[in-house]
Amino acid sequence: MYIAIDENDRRPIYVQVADEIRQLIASGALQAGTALPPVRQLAGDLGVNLNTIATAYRELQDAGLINIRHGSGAIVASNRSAGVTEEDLRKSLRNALTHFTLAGFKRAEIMNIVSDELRGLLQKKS
Amino acid sequence: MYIAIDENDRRPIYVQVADEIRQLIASGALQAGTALPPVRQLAGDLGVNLNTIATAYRELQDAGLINIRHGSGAIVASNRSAGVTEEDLRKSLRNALTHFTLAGFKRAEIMNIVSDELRGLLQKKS
Amino acid sequence: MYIAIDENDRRPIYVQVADEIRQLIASGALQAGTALPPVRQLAGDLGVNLNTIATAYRELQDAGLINIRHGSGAIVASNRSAGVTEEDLRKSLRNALTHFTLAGFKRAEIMNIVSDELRGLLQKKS
Amino acid sequence: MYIAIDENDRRPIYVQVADEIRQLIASGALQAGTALPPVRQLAGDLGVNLNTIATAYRELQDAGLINIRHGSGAIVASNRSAGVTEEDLRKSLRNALTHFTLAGFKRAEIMNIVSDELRGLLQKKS
DNA sequence: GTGGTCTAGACCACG
DNA sequence: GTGGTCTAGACCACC
Repeated sequence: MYIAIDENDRRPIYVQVADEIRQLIASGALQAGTALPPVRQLAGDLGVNLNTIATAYRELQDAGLINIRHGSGAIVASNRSAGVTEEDLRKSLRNALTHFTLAGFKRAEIMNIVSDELRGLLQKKS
Repeated sequence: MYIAIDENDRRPIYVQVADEIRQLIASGALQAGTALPPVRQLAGDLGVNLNTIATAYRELQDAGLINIRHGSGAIVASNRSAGVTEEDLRKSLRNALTHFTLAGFKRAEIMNIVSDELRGLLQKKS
Repeated sequence: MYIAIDENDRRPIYVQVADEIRQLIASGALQAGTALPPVRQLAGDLGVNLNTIATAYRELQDAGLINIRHGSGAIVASNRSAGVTEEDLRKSLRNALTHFTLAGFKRAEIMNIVSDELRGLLQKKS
Repeated sequence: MYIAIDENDRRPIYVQVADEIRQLIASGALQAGTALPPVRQLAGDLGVNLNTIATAYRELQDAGLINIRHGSGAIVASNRSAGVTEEDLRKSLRNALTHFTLAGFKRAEIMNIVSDELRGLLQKKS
């Protein structure tokens, strides 16, 4: 499982890690039932502290995306929907799109990019 | 200029303010050359600390969206492209899209929502 | 003896197992003198580690609810009061009730639910 | 604000702290808008590490019970209902009640105790 | 072996 | 002033 930490990214490392794993799950690269790497191993691979990864895993567990069992590791949970509203989702989308329009991208270009990204996210999903 | 601060939004206030102004500029509601309200006035209107608005304005200036002149306030800059790469833009887009797919939205639904949001952002522009 | 393990339950498995058996005893479904299934059998039935069941049984024995005899299995003990104080009992009750009140349940609704649950626990007893 | 840590309690300290504050909010002892003590102050008062309290506060924020603002402390949020199901709530209630029945309490006694605890939780609530 | 919690202390970000 | 994050390392609990 390849995860990249961007030290120029303003988000905390544990958020970056959680988001990347979230994407791997969304894309189907990590199927339900798959075991995540042990906290200590992933921490070692990424060169960060054990607690940083533990925090990321806890966030994913709180979101219902993985199940962590003491002594037996973390496993990708079966599908379930969280309690986020569509407006919450739209808010972050709107923000991302705003930056594209400010950078001068045209409507059609943006739609193409969205389509492209969605293909990346959904292609492996059942 | 109407700006709303959402206290349940976990982003820092200065980011919320900067993002909202960014959207106003992107949508064309704030044209190049328009003066932004003085820091003190906006801070008073929103009931937040003066430094919070100052930080938001500084971020917008760093992004090249506004020009701050000592003694004469902040003015919306003419169009120019900032130093962000397309990959930076895609990263935040990808994150937003990930949450949609995890929430169970279908590809077509997401495309519709994106199109809808883009309409909101671009309708007043050009 | 039917015991269900909920993998989305964040309590350790051995606690889940012990709690379920506790409820079976409380409800009278398991009478004093009844033999519990052998550790190996129950572990096999539930698909969990042998130590997990052993720990659950040990906890029940420590609570005085069952007697474990080397070589002859575990037997439901006769009634006796354990060394827990009423304040200990009230603490977990208070916690459960707190969540109900925060979820907006009215006093009467909560009393009905408690009554309902007690009926379930006590109907087979005595 | 008085909070007691019980070192014989098997729950982690940060959970104990979060649960106690949850009860203070549920009971109305902490009204919406009230500021919680600063992380460092509460940590000092209780003799625990700063991070332990920060974790408790974060848990409460994730549950929507408080709003934490960087630089300006934590404030009890206005009422809102979380996304927990009634079955989740009943599970912890059932557990607490089971222990009462095992300790030999009669149905009527338990109902009285529940009523008593509810009075403590609800008396100050609007 | 696994993950969980806590500490002490550093350094950063927000208002 | 406030809270947030991260580290290094200890010790515990679970399987």
